[in-house]
Amino acid sequence: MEKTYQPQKVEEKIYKFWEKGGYFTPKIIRGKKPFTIIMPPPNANAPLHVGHGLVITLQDIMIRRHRMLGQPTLWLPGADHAGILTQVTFERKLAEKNQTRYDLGRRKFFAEILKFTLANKKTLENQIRALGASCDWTRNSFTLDSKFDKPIYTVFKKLYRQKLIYRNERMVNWCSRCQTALSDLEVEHKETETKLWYLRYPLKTSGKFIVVATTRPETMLGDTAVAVNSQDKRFKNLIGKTAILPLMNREVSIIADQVVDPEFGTGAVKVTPAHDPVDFEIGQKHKLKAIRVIGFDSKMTNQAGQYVGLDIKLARKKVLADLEKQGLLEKEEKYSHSVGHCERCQTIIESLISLQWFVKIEPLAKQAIKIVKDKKIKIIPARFEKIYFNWLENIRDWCVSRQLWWGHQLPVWYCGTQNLSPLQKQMNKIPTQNGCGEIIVATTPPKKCPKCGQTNLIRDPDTLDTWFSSGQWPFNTLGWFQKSQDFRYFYPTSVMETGYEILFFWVARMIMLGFYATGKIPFETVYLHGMIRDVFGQKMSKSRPETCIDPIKTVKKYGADALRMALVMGNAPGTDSSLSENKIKGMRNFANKIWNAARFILTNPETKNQKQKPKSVHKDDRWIINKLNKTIKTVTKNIENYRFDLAAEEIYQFFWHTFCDKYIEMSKKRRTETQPTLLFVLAMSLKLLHPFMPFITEEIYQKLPEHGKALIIEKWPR
RNA sequence: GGGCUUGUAGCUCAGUUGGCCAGAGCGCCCGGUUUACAUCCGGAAGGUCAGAGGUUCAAAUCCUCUCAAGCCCACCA
Repeated sequence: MEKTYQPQKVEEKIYKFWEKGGYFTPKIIRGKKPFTIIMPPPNANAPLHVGHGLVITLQDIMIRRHRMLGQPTLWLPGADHAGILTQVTFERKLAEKNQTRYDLGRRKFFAEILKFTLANKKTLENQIRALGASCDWTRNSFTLDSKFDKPIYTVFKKLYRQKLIYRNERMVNWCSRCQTALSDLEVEHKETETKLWYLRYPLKTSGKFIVVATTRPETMLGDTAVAVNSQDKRFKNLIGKTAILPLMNREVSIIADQVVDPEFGTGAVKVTPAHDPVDFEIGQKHKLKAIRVIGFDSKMTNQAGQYVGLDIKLARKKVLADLEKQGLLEKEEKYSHSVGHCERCQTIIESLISLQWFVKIEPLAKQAIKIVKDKKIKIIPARFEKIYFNWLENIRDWCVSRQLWWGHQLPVWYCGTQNLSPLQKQMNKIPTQNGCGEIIVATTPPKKCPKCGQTNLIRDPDTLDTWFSSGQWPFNTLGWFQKSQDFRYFYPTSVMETGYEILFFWVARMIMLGFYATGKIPFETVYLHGMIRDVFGQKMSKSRPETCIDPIKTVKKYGADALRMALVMGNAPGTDSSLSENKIKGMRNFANKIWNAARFILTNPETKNQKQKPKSVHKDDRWIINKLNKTIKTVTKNIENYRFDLAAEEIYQFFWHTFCDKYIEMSKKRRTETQPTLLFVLAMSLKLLHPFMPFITEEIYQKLPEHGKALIIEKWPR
């Protein structure tokens, strides 16, 4: 044995040994309860970051331990096409060449992203291997595998038939950069310093004004009312009167509505039903016209009169200047409020009216609440249950259509183009075509219109929100639709281990869609981990390479075992933790410690060929065995309680400071006599350590004088 | 506006239902070429447990308030 442990010489060899041995593929044994984790598929648009390292580590700990308990254990790997994120990533690459998706056209654009994604996916898979993940590659899946199309469309169709999916013209979040609608979750609200402008709207009958306060003066061009609170005495006799909208010279009526807060601004609010969610609802209630003055390109439309073609910022400047000229700008105040930004590209979100597909979410949400309330699914740490309930209780319908090209196209066909929105026609260059107007939702392309027989049907060009399909990941990867043996045996899965930041995006949707589609919960336990931060407690970012830890470089330098141990130590469930190179070094030293303890025990010439059972009569021997047993208990308990951090710490302490520092030192005086105990404690320690540090433990295990086929399938100590 | 989390040694964190002089790793300082390991060993220093008040025989741990840091949700014109 070498003087120091060299993971570079060991890890690849050991991984091949496991993979060749078929240890990652479970044998289905009827009557035996399996343990299953579906790996959250990493996004196939970039290499792994250190957060993935944590995912792999935590899941592999659970998986390896359950395998050692003798359960049929499945860990199913995969990769995610990651809809909007990948499209944005790829569009940035195109932008470097001064190209847009429209230059390539839909078909070519899709093909190019697919090429890019599949290449990345290959890299990802090798990186997952490098981290030691004992996942079953024979079941490896990709979200865009064609075998998933039909199941996903089947769920869509079922929802549509039960009126849980509908198409409507509503206010949506619009990203003018991505050129798509977004769900509420995809909008990031950021506190922004801006101004509150007070605008005077002249009254029709008197020479007076009604003053409204706004952060979006340019939208005034689309105002169709002024609203006040019905209880507000100041405006009592103005309700029902008419004001003249400046610049546009349009008559707008003064209406009363409870949503208006008399305390805010002047107590009077301009109403722009086409460009503000609250105003949209006021507009619906009061049957106001919605005049669209801002287009999908975030430029003023021809409804904006002389301001047509200006972008929002410029229009704002000009509107304010023009109002000022007419003495209609009363004042401006500094004001700070939160403004929505696109989660993926940080563009400011516009609220626009658009024809989109929505999931009627309330019935699904209620079921999802019940499941957790009834303890059918347990969320760890428990405090996230509250957060989960709160979100589901206040949920609004989910916009699932995207005007993207990368993803699952909607399984919807139209007879005639009259069903397409002008936007859809324009974006996809679809020529006008007549038809009877039938809407067909089908899992495979229909040959003809069932109503009028027309054969030339037009498919809805939109794609599904990526989370609509990934919400179906647990049951689709197991072959629910094909009624496969895997599905019958491994579903519901055991644990869903993922980051708390996707509790709403993903976990809640998996629970809703999983139960809706299969009638069963998708998993029994949700374990949420926190974010890995750098030494300064900042989010790691490639823009700060000094503190940003690349998992793969780290594996090459210090070994996967060291990285895994550094990631799991001090990482409490649901809590952010920090990682530094120093910590990894410390764990590399620990690996070396294990190596050298083994070297001491296994290469002693005095004890060669000696075969003895441990007698444990000497007090030192009894002492270490006693300590070992305590450690086994604590480590087991902590793993069962999902406190992998404490389990790791326990075994670290035991091995280094109890076994090495104390017992091995004591044993030197009675070297021959202690050999059986040394071997025994070493072997047991390797088993306890294996889920955390699989490579070095397997390597040493193979050097033990007596050993089974592989440590990976050894029995967990009791 | 609603909610959540965190605040313990220079740094990263343990401290599970309140109970042994408050712990570990890293760092720092002192001493060690003990043939498993200098990626090591032995030893030392270092804390008003954010602050204030309360409950208790007993509080880092429970309650109230304050301060600080961070996060999430929300139709804050």
